[in-house]
Amino acid sequence: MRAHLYSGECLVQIAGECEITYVGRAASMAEAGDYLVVVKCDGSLQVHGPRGVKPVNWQPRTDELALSLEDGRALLRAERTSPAEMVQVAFLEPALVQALELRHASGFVLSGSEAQMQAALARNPELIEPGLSVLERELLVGVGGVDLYARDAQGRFVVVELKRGKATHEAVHQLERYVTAVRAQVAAPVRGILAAPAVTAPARTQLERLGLEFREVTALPVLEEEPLQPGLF
Amino acid sequence: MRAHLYSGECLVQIAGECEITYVGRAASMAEAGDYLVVVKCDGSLQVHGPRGVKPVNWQPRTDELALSLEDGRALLRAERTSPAEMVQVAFLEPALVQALELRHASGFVLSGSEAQMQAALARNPELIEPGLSVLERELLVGVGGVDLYARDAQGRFVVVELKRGKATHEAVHQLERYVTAVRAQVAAPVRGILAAPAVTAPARTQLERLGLEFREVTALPVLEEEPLQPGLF
DNA sequence: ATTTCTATGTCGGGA
DNA sequence: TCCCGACGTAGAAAT
Repeated sequence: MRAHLYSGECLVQIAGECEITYVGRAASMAEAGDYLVVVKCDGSLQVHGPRGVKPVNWQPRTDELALSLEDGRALLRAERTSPAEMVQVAFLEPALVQALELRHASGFVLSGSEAQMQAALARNPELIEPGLSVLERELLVGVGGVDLYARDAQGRFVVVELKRGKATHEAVHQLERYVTAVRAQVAAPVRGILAAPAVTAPARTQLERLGLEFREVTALPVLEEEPLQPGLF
Repeated sequence: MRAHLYSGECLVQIAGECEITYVGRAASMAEAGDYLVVVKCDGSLQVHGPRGVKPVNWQPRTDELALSLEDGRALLRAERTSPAEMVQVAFLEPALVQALELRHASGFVLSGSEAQMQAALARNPELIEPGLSVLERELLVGVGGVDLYARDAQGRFVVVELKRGKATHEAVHQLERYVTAVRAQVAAPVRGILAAPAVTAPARTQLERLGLEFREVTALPVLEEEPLQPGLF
């Protein structure tokens, strides 16, 4: 088991009764209970309780992983520096210990991400508005980047902020920041457009108050074959 | 196995070669590879690859969980409505199938949360600034709530935004929103203080630009007994 | 059900 | 390394 833990080739699982302690960015203590502990070959550790996707305790990256015996109980300790954090699992009554080899983990494709949406709209800006032509993607302005920087049919500059899900007031704030930054640099009218499949009511109100615009763009979370024409997802 | 899946009393694991499809807020496809699939008794599902804490695919809540046979391959399908999402796992070569009973998952205590920090600072506001007295916690102002609403030694109103970790420009924005909202309601000077253990450089710049303040407050994520002296974590 | 906020968020990319 | 922003964020609390 120890060999498997350190080999870097296996996923190791231990299930059973344990106590878990965490100290780091916060601190936590789980009293004795049944948990499933998973240590992956990259050293990441997660301790799962009976409910939910989120582990009870975890360690995304370990700089040091140590398995020891103390008072006849197995102690698993996963530490990392930066931030300094430690998760320790004390096994009171391990019910199951096993190692799995997850050999080939192959191609994973996600479609419908904001990056893809951005690429698609950069190629088809008329989906946002007829006559729009894109000047820049990810234009750096102060802190953060403008998703799309464009010019409309009347030659006015347009800042487009993109959201793949329902846009909230945070998105409006982001758009406003960028529009302000751009206006400070160019002495010409600058429009701001929030492009998303939907927008929350407060966000819409705020948009109107700020003189910004909303355009509904429908993200297409569809798994398509590789298109003949390169591009388009 | 099917019985365990539907019994609602076990955590079911299946490891082996599979293909995973997800369609919902986005869409994804994982080619055949080795994965560990975990279905908890609350219906949550997660598919783990060889690396990282985060699953490759997941479903936090399932309204419908179906196990079927198709072309001689087992198909596990987890669906939920609102948002409409579906994860489907096709098992090509299951290497391991097992059910675990995670009986008692007992007391879990986390310390160092923002809520605790807020409670501690509400009891000891002088940790933020001498002469400060707290008027309200979680004061509702428009949308969202002011962490601490206080009055300083000179009688000025103070809006305090709290962060348990390093404060970013988002925290500054939040503070700014609240200060603006409060200023719109009271016709008196209103100060804004961002209280956190640290602040990023851009956030500090932005604070100064907006005439807001930063106070270092050190969170102590230590598991302690209930202190005799009330207050101070 | 919708909106907002916290989180030990995690993760990846860029300066 | 720090900083920033996206994420199918998840999950909880309040409306």
